[in-house]
Amino acid sequence: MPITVSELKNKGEGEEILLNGWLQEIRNLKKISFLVLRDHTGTIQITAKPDLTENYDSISQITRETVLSVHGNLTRKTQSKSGIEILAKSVKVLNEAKSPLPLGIIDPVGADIETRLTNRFLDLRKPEVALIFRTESELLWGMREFFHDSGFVEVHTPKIVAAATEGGADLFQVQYFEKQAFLNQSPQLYKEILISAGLNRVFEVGPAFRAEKHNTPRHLNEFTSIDIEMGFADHNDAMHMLQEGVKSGIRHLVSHAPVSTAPPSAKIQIPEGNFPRITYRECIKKLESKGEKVKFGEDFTPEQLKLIGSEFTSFYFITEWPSSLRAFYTQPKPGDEVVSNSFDLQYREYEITSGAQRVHDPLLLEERLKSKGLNPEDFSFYLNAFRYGMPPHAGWGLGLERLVLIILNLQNIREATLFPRDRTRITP
RNA sequence: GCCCCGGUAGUGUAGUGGCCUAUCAUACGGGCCUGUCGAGCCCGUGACUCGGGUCCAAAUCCCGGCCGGGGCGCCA
Repeated sequence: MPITVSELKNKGEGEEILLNGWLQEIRNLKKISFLVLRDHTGTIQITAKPDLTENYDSISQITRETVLSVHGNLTRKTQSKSGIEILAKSVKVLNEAKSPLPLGIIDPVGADIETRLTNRFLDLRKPEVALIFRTESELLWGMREFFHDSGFVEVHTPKIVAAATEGGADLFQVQYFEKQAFLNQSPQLYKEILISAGLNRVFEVGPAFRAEKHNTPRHLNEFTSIDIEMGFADHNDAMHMLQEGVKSGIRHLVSHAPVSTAPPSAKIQIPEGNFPRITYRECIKKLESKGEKVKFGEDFTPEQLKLIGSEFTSFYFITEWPSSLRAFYTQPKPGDEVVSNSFDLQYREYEITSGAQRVHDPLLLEERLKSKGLNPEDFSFYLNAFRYGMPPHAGWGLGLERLVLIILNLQNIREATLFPRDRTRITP
């Protein structure tokens, strides 16, 4: 039975070992060869000698990244730096790799992000790259567990839809037989319908599509959105769930550190206590004191968000955004309706999450649609759910790749996406 | 949608009109070497994104295409 590299530590001196993996590097001397074999758990040195290894002469011809099956004996009586190696009895080629490689796995030269993405299958063989996605998996697992334990139902809503979720343009059009359809930019409307349906608490992890022609290190045209919606709840309840959900995800990630010699997760701080909150108006005052000019009703520029973010060491909320800046379904703040019961979760200049208490009164909702220049008739499938008993509710949507980006301190969101869809890329 | 920048061996780079028969590293091929582990040493192969233009002369300047990176706007 083949074992993994990480399982070698449990094996004794001289034990027979069968290992499968990729040939990461090979050093040939005249009468001895050293092969470094890599699998998904790590690397190990294989030593081949003429009097020990079958077909010794053919070994020097094996190309890097060829898939091998190695049979031999473990030894710790070695000068190898790792203190452990396999003395090979046979080295079998399962599938040869072409040479030269379009992208080096361990070469001491860099590669452009473009080269890396075009050859993503090779790029992902680098343990530090694979680690990004192992990290994402653990983070998401922790969040899922938290929402499940908090009574949320995981749901899956349609991605091919008839109406623009938030009324804006910038949707991808889809020819749906005889009809015109779109790729959904957010599960927002469907989450709310499910609140009317009485599921009470729902969450969804799924793709969201934006046909915006941005070209930045923090935008994708297809990203993974974690969304929740809660019945009989307001924006404060939603913020609490967000804060605890993020903390649970990071806690799970740190305690289930993906296998690696030096996981960056070891350095990740689990946020403590409540995330600080600052209102939109307080942000304006803060910016004015730093010499910035901001008009009420304008969004902050990336430069301004950097200034605000520099005041916080970790996650923080910006609350009470102007109603004019938020989507039509956002509940205005009672008694101060120019602002809303809304919030963004921020980390430095990055917006991670956008959320709010939602409008639940169908008359107000129609009015808000109209005031945003939208036609309520286009939203009748949605408005109907509000006319027969819709609870007050709140929720949010979180960009998973952005959360991974800030947790691992990556420079480009494409790094946190296996196969990114950006302004120009639709392959691989 | 507006704006800026870039494209040189498999990979990453140097090179701003003649000194380019194009630099260096890495990778790749060959040679020496029973213990390498960023192996070392020697030899070798390998590139100016495409099309047009200017000029005695273009990797280098101009125009266009294609491809890419980034800023703004918008957003997760």
